[in-house]
Amino acid sequence: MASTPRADALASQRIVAGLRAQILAGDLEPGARIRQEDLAERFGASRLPVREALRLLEAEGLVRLVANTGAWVARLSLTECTEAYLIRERLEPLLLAESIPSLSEPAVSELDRLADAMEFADLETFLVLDRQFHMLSFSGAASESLAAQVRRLWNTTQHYRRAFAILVDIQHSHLTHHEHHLMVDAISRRDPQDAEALQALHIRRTRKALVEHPELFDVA
Amino acid sequence: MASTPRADALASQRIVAGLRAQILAGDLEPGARIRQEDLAERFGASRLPVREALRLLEAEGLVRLVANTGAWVARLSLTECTEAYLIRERLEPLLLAESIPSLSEPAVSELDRLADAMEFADLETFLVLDRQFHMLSFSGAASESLAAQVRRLWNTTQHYRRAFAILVDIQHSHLTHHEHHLMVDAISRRDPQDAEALQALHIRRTRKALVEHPELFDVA
DNA sequence: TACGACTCGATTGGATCCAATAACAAGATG
DNA sequence: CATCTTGTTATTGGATCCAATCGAGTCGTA
Repeated sequence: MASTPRADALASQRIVAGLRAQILAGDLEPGARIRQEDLAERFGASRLPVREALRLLEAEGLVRLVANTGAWVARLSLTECTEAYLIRERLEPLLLAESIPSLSEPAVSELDRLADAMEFADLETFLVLDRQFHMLSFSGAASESLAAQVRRLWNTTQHYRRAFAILVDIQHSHLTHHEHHLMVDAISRRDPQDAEALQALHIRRTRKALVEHPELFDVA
Repeated sequence: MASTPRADALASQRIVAGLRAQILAGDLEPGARIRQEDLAERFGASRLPVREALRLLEAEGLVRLVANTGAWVARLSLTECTEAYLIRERLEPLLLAESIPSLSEPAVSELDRLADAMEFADLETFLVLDRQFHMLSFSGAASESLAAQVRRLWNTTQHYRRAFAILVDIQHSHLTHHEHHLMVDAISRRDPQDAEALQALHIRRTRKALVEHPELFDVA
């Protein structure tokens, strides 16, 4: 069997995945310098696939490249982050509405469980569960490119979402959990309209809160 | 002056721009094979920047890559094209609304002129003017990543928009021109709500018409 | 002392060469 | 005669080497 052309057979794909994971995990903060040779050594490859990987991650918005100079983990301004949230506010309701009719009952139960679990999780666990919750809620949608675009937006804003979560002690801010529970209800009732409205509200409220903390975007 | 790190100083960027232009112009149709060596020779470079360029264009959605096998101009299914239009239906109204307050009066006049000119243009000219019209209507917006995303969506669907325009003889279908004139009116009145509604209508109507012609997506 | 030019080092960009993979075709065998 | 196998060839993926560019540090001068 097999012979499915494994994507990670290509060195550049392995490096893209690895570096992306490091950035999302917070090991590499925005502004951190990335040297091609370091990456090459770390992944046991030459600099050639590293260069391709960096170009790809730049297209994803996770890396900033300057010709003949170098690469850095991408930094977002408050304006750019707000822009990402405005886009999410339009796209995620669409994706959720498409997903709802196809979500299995077990999936809905799992959403309910995740919404509960998030209330008593520590910060890093909360961030993981929150992402799981929303991605699972989208998982019924067949629109692959829309889903990919939404994932990209989550990725590019990941660092600032973490910083914001720490700042406002988000696990203990009840509003977020209220919204999650209401979304589970709308989804379990298979009501795309309510779900869309809640999803938009969820993102919009966070965006407005974010604007109240411009210090998150100060360069260190 | 200068010293602005010219993007096209990099060979890969030159190749990306050149190949993209060829695909958008229709010189290369979806499904056409792309050989690295041909491109390298055509652009007077080695295969190395060609490979990077192909990876980038794959990220843009214009090229389809298969590991160890080759590259083809990306082909869209009716479903994928519909998906692109659904995304545009959400994003372009947002972009237009942001743009409107910043559009200069001369720009609005130019929009009016373009809407007129389109009515008496041949097909290829229509396609060019139509793109100019909409991009100009977005030009007041500062959201660069949103604008880039919209441009990507236009690019990936370009071939099918041309094929559709030929099929329905779009220069002579009055509905399109009516919508354009109504949009110019809403913009000149600086009415973001009406403009958003019209922009969404414009895209939605085209999407529904597209579904009536699945033969556009048959593999030759 | 402060500013500017210059040199040196480090890092990236590009070209050539080699290895690996996959498609294609011819031949053998049931 | 069809089908599977095998060998050949063309094309892509990767590594090493060389050139170009940018940044930092130093020296000189106003």
